[in-house]
Amino acid sequence: MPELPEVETSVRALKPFEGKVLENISILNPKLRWKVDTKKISSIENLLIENIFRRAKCIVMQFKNSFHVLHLGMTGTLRIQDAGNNRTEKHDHLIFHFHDKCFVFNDTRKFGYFKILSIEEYKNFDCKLGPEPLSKNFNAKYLEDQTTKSSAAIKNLIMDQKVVVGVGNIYANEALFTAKIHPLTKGSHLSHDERKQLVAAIKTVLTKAIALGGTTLKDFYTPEGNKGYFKIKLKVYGKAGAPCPNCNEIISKIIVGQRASFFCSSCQKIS
DNA sequence: ATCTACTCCTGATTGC
DNA sequence: TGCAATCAGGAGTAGA
Repeated sequence: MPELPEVETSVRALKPFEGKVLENISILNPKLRWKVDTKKISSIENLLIENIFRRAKCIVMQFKNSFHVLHLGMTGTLRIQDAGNNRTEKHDHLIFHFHDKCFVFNDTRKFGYFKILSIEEYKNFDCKLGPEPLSKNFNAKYLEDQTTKSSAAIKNLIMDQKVVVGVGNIYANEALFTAKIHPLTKGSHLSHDERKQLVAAIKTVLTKAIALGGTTLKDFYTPEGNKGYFKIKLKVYGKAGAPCPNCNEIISKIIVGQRASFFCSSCQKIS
């Protein structure tokens, strides 16, 4: 399931398309999380991609007067093909055509979306999102401002894209384990040290996952068709009943904010 | 204002 | 064996 590292991996694979001309986009199925604007998309013709980058969990293509925003949802993947290759697969929804290549957006569960935004609309979209976790704007002081008065569980807070972007369920679990913080700890109950450790843990976990090409559970492959290798490094996610890698206590599973949460009841005490 | 619960979707897995 | 119920979860939204 694409979280920040998976999206980052996808963006890196798309970098060769920078400076190329997007000739047009085929719509195989407009019914994604939000119905794609077929009229707007069909009006596109030969636009030069100036920049491709990641913002939160979105792949953003920047053009002279617009931004294309693609969210992979939970099961979205991209597949790069030669232009002459007309092969399609089940759940292919959009095809971005270039002179000699194309890339295909495939999303089984249709939780992803694709939007074309004006510069103004993009600014508005961007400013509603929290800071990038790997930027220096995401630090202990910032996290303190965001959590010190909150009664919500810290796990819900770090998964809130207004607080910090890109941290989904897998990495939230891993980061809390690394920082030795119980997922149900209220934001206001965190100590100064815990906030510091949590910020550091989020950065470390995400950086390592990016280096390994993301996490492949069932769904994620890079656009070149490779698996992400972070899964073998997961310490608690999906490991209920297994021994804690630190202390051998059995890993517990609870539901926090409707999401499966894994932790070690010995290493991660509520404070 | 803040927080929680529900909702969309499909396929794999589990249960009877 | 086969069909049905359950689970997975990003993030918008409705409701508390």
